[in-house]
Amino acid sequence: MPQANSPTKGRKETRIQKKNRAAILDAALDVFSAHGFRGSTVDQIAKASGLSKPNLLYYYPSKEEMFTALMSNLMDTWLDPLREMQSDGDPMTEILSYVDRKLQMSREFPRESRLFANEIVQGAPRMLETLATELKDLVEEKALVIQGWMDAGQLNQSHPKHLMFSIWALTQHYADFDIQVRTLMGAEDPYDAAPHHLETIFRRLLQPS
Amino acid sequence: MPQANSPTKGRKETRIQKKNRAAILDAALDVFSAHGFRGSTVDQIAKASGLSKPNLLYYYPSKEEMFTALMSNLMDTWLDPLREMQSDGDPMTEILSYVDRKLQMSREFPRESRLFANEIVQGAPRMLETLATELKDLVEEKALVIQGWMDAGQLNQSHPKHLMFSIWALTQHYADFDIQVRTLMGAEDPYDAAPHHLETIFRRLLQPS
DNA sequence: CTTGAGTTTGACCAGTTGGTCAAATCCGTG
DNA sequence: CACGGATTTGACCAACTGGTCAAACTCAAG
Repeated sequence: MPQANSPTKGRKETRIQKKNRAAILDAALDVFSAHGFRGSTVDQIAKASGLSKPNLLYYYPSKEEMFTALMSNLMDTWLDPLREMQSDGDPMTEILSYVDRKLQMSREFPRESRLFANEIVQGAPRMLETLATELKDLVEEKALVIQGWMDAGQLNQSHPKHLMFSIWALTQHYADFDIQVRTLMGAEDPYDAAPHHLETIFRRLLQPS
Repeated sequence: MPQANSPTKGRKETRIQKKNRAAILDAALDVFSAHGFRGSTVDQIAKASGLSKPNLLYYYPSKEEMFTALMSNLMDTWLDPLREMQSDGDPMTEILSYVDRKLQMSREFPRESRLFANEIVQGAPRMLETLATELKDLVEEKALVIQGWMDAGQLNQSHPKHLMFSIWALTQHYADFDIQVRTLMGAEDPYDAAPHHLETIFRRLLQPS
């Protein structure tokens, strides 16, 4: 009984493998982001992807592996906006652009945002390693950049890491708490005013006085 | 077979009922906040409360009812800080005090914060009604108060609802994303700098220019 | 068209889970 | 201390869940 190679060690991916793996991960994103890892069943993902349960397990040998494959696939994309923040740009522009990109991601990829939120709220049992290495390295690097801007007087003094937390909190809130935001705003689209609101917050916070 | 009365319609609660119900809800808070509704088992709650599973179900007839009892018990406490915001106080003081109280709640009641976060991230399947009535009424009321302050020139113009979202996002982030925040901050206690950081953000945002 | 690797699935299994129930035990009150 | 309601639990059940497996089917290359 041949087994579909895992995407990492696989030599050549067939047309069918490519299509099915994509369908599975998209369905898994739907289901995991809506119910969390424990709250999701392989059957739900099977139904959502249009494949049978044993067929899912032919491509990914366990529910756990579906989840981790999904997570590591997404992690890079998720951190891209922060990576794009360049130390040689204009500080205020760099920060505000980062905020804007991050808000765009909440709007365009709310499932991804909720997937991470679910995982982290529950203590990140399957992601702690990544947080402590990949994310931490990136954060330390960018915190130094921001600190440099502040020391040079190009931005108001503030705590770089808390600044980053604030950017994440404010932007991701619109994706993670979408149902609450929309319930409270009624017909008005949250994203009409959010970009201007967030820009104002960070411009006022960081504008040197 | 007598059945313990539900707390709402129960005439007199015995000493034992009082103690056990409290133990159950505290254990349920531990478990539900850490794993979400679907990810928690009645057995886990039983173990955490020191009671047997059938005994739990003697006090609360289903897992669902444990959850909703817990939720409605907590909802009032959770909204208290916002209720305390008085229209006849000094606007800046009222807002900053609200931010401070909300941050304190994240510090003192992280389980409660994560319980709500879990529920809302997953679309609030068991709480949408409460959001749409109790919370919405309160938010509409306070949005008017804030709008009044802004129209009177006592605060900078801003979007009152987005302002409230920002307060929630920034304060609850420290409880809901605790594991991430602590992983990235290392030995430094997040709550050392958070109060000052948040005060600065909102003071700069709202200070009339 | 053959062929063999790649793909798909129905049937199945063992462990878990929410919930039930009758019997046993506890406990405040008359 | 006797009694009846309150409390507790071991044993049990049906549904669900993650995962297995052998057999059947598909498909591209020769």
